[in-house]
Amino acid sequence: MSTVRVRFAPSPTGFFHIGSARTALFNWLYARHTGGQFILRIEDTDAARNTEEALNVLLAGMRWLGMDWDEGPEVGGDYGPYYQSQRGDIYRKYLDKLLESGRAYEKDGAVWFRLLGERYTEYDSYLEQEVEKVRSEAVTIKDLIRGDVVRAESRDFVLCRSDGSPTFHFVNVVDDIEMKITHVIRGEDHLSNTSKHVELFKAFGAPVPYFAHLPLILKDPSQGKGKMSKRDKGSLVEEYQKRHFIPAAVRNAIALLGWNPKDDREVLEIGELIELFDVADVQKGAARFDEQKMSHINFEYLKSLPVETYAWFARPVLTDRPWCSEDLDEDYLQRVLTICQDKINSLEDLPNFSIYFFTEDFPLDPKGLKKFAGKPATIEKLQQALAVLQDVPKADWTQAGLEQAFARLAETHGMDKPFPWWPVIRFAVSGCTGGPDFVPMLVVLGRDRVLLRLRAAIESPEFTDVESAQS
RNA sequence: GUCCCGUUCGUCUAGCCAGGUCUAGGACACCGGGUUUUCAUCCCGGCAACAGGGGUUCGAAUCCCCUACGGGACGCCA
Repeated sequence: MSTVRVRFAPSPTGFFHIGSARTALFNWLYARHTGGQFILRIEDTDAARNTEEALNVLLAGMRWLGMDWDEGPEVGGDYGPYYQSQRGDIYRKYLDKLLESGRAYEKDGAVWFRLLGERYTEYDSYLEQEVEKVRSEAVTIKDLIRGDVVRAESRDFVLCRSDGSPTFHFVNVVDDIEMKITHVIRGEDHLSNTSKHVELFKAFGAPVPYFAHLPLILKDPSQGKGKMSKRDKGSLVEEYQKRHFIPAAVRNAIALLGWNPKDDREVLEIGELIELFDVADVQKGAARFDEQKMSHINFEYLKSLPVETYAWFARPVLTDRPWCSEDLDEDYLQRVLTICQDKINSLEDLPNFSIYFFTEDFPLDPKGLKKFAGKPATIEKLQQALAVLQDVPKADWTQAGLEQAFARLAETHGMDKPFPWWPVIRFAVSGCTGGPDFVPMLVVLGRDRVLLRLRAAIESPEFTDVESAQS
């Protein structure tokens, strides 16, 4: 049995769509699963919209998702060139073959493929004109997902335009023959086209590859009908990149679009994906892309990351902000993240959640202001807290040391627990009403910052002034 | 219009090919309760589906047919 050779053949449009990424991923997974080759071929025949920038979007997206290619741009291979724009000579050679064998003919300056069978003329209500049709023999498309699909073509079609450029159907087949592609894995929107392709393979006397037509990804009903397009919200890989999603999580979520491991698992590492994936197990029915599911899977990844790795992803998210220094101390960063990691479900939320660890200029939550500001009890509690905390030496500024200090505070006021002081202290030192666990937060923040902020709060008109609190 | 593909909870899906173990399982979302100093975490519980009809069969989500609905293709776009 010959090795599997699959290809992803995108047209660089400047966008890397979730649907394209899924097609690429399924090809890639199938190649890795079978030990075959994954080929990247660039369909850049439409010169007008194919720029280098557009190609970069594609290659960068592929790399971000961790898909490498065995042959293609920048890596070469034995069946190149891998840009269709550079394969003109090959197409001409193949076109001549068909012209010689009589399976192609010229008409109106273009070259057409000749179907075999009885010809007749008929009014076509879709094209709204009389057209020549052919009763050609149906061809069988061997589809790994749908089984055999039998379909007949009824009209000759163009192989080469009057301006000399070859058409998609033609170059696609020629390239698949030349590159010895064994399995064509692509979107279901190509299924009806495939009978044309099979006709061409046969006309060239080439072996017909297996096909696997992937179910379409439909847009969210709130965005209209039909398949998801690049204009739909959440449909571009780039968007998740910008929102600091973990690439492995995005890849995992994309893999679940029309495929699943048949058990109840959803979070699968790349090795498991490769081991379990088989194109024959792909769903037949179309799916609707669910951004919430994507976020959830991303969250699962975020939770399970070791803090060193988490910090690696988090650092640029923070240093991107004006209030965060570029040379953020790694040890401090990791200590902050250790107490924040399991409290937030997306890296997008990290800056707002943790700003007060990095600057004195942090905002005060209006909800907290409403709750605490201008109330005598607030200042009283802060003063009581300050009195106790400033007696805690630096060496005892630890979880245990602080717990002892708070126990003393509670005891002094005849309380069992120091909880009544905590929310107001939290607000004074962080500007927030919620956040990481309280005592660990004070430990990470450090003695100096906490005392400084407590004193500042006691002095601050925002806390003491009843007028400003009500405004 | 013609041809092709599809149809299980609101959403993603398991089960279907090899009919009984399915009073249809899981996940997301949602709702309720609990834990917690706060909380976006966590725990427990709940909601909710075999598109409709006919047939085959002792028995059908599973096999067959029809209808409906959804989608795709029908370009000198890819």
